Amino acid sequence: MAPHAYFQAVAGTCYDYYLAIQLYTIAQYLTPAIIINYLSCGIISMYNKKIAAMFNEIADMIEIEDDTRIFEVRAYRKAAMTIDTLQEDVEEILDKGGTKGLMELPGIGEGLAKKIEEFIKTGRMRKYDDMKKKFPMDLDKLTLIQGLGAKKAFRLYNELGVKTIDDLKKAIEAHKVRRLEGFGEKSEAELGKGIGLYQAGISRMLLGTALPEAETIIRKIRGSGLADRVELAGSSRRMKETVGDLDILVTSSKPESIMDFVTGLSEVESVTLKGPTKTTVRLKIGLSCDIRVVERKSFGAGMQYFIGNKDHNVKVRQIAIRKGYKLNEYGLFGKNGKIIAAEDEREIYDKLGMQYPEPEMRENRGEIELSLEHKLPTLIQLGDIKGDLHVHTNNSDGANTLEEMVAQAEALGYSYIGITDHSKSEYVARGMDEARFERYSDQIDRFKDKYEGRVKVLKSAETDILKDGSLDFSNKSLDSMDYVLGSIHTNLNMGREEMTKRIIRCMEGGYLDIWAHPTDRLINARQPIQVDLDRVFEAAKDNGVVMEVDAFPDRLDLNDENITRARKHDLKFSIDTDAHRGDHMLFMRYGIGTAKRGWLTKNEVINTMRYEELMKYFK
DNA sequence: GCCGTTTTCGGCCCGACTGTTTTCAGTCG
Repeated sequence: MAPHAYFQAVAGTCYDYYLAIQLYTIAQYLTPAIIINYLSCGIISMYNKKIAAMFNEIADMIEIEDDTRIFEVRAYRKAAMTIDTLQEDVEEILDKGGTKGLMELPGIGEGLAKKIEEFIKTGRMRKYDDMKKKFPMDLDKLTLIQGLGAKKAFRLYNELGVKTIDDLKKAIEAHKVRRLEGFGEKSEAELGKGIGLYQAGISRMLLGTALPEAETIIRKIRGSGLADRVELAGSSRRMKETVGDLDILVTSSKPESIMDFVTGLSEVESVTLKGPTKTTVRLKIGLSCDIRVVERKSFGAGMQYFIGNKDHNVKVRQIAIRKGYKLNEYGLFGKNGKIIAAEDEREIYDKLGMQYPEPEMRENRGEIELSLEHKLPTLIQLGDIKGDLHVHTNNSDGANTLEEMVAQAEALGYSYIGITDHSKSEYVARGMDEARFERYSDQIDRFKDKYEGRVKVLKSAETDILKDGSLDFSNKSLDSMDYVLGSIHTNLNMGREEMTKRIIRCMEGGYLDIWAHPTDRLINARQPIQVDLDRVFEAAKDNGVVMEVDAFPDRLDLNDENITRARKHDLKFSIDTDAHRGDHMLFMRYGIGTAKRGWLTKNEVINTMRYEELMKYFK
């Protein structure tokens, strides 16, 4: 797809109407070369992806060759997963710490570290090259097709000469696949469908799109009267920023009826598989949805199992084994098969000697170790939030009036709201110059009285951090604000060093209170800016600048990992929605979910303070 | 091939569904 077309497609599917207009506008003005540069800034070295793919292929090849080496296969797959999801560059790790540094990564031992080193230094990996001679087909791509694993892919190659997805397509069209032993008409049709899905593109859906859909389905199942309990599980329960599929757990004494009900829902496009305890459907919005039914007495074990994530569960099961127990989705069992705990999730953790970890923490990022020591932090909750400090009105690019936004804040039970319309550099968003800001400021002052004793209205602006690190308002205007919220909207593709200096200079200027959507990434659409976050976080600490967790579904910025990183610098946070419409203020839950994934506690978040405390804090 | 409250050797999470089979291998999460 041409870059222009790409940008317009992104704008066309963009969650936020106003952002879409901005993206579309940008796409009209820039040359393809600039856009490519823009989209590719901040991409992690290709080594990570390449090595992960090679390890996965080696795993496939061993699996085909020898069934008994299953643990070796798992070791390669685990290592591939580690490298694929790594936030750092393997090349950089190797540069800094050698193979010893690589071996600190989970699932990477001496053998695999040496293979990584060999590939980075020579561009080859002997083990991979040698094995590949026997299996010269696109295993990495073929196995991405739903229902096709390594062994079947090999048989297709061995018996039909299928090397690529294109070859497979032709074999299916010629009805050659159905004639193979162990395959049949149905398998052939399924593979055809699988290719279609693969080619439609596999990208993960925004939590903000997936979660409301899950909630609709859950509401319908609850309304059917067939279910006892219906709960969301999986990555959306863990509030992961994007989800690959939905998982819904149901307890019922009529599992078959539940499955019939679900497969007949209007949201369902097709049924992938259907059994009495597990059914998978493809939803019209382009997402797969798993429904699992367990008996009521297994509800807790079912939740523990289906919330995941996988790594977390593997570790918890290992703890169960060490204690002489067995844990599965039906319960925690003793040696004789006696139930130790099953109906209540907390009890399962308790019997394992663990403190209950909230779903958002279950990523095997150290929560298991802390849980065993009963030292888990008490995470922030949605109810702790007392106001939203990043909100737009129709004075810039928002859709609703000041009064409508304040009314929404009151409806949410907030005690304050911060109005942050754009500054003049954001001409696309109808940003304000000093004169307009003053007029608006007066308007807010007059309006304040009306809501006195109900919601406090704070005066601010989303002030552009300009190229040189200065803010887009005169000091006089900045002085008159209750606090200053600042963010970057232009010159996003600056080099890392220049960008780092730009932001630090702004922080040292003494006016910035909250750094909004710090990395400027847009999920599935735009890479984060190139910046040395640790240096910036240090400057933020020195100058008392608060980090925002922007709750807008395609931002979620800072994200969970960067929150964890910022916490190490002992920073404060503000969780805001960046609302451009009244109902956008409901996005707060995504910000809270992200904050919990970064292990934030109430004390670290400024908009949990009462109004008076907050004002004192800004002073 | 990795890893260590059971360990430098001997373990490594566990179960459901499908299609093509007459008891199970392959795939998936």
